[in-house]
Amino acid sequence: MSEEDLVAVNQLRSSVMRLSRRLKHQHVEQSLSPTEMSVLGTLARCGSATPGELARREHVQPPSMTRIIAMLEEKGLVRRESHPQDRRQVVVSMTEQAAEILDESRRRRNAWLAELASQLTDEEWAAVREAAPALYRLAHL
Amino acid sequence: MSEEDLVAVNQLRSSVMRLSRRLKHQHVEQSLSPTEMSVLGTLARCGSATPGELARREHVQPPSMTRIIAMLEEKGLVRRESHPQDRRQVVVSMTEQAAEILDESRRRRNAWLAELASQLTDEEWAAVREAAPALYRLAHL
DNA sequence: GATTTTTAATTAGCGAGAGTAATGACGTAA
DNA sequence: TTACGTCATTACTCTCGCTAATTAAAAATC
Repeated sequence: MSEEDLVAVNQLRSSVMRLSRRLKHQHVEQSLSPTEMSVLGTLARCGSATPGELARREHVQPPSMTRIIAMLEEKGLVRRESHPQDRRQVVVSMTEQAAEILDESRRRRNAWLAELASQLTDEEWAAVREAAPALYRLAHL
Repeated sequence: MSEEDLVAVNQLRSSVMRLSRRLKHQHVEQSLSPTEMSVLGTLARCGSATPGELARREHVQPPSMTRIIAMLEEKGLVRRESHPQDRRQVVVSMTEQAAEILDESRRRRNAWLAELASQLTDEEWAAVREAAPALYRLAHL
């Protein structure tokens, strides 16, 4: 890693932290906490999951996840079912209503970011657009 | 904005949100809450600020900010002084100790991100490095 | 097969950190 | 001087995370 690589890393970290803070304030669903939204996002990605899996992915303890799931179920946003092979486990999946909320949230945040990006020069935006797939992969490593 | 622009925006948003979550788990100072760290970061950027300004920037209510500042002062990380022209106000600035904590946090997160980025191909990393200044500007618009 | 250990989810209780309502001090305008 | 707005703070409440403990089920061991 060269010196200019390190500069780029620093700029990237700073940009990521700052942009995410600003994106977070583009509110959509006021009745859902950030963690609830995040859980729905995780469920959207992997279809269904057990409370333990969700707790690990969201970096919370299992009892906290139990409560979050209960709240989401109460709001009609997730379903809980027994695991087909293991009666200790529960399988959580999200409802169509939750999918709609996620779509709307995504749409709004994308619109905000697109508006922000329109203030870049053509060259700047071209570089960002060129790097987007690599950034996507970086985030999913 | 073309269709492929919108795809890039979506990838960028997703990457930013995901990377920031992961960066947040590279803990440094366990005795400081995320908001406390963020307040120190804000003070680092603008030198000093009133509680009201800090509350607005951090998107919390003034009483919450009063408490956060009190805790930071107790930990020796900020100083509170009367405003020179307005006796209603307080001016908050950070100590040298806080600056050291911020530096260490930044260093650790940069190291983590650099390690992650080393898993990209040369082409991918080149694109990200090329886009870093534009991303930085985007984040500060 | 019986027993022990491990795994998974849940309940109960606690505390940190956010919000709201109210208050007091200060500054400015009338 | 009075009225109003600004600023920070105090007091109280609530949300949402954690830990400790419990129960049920599955897996491992004897």
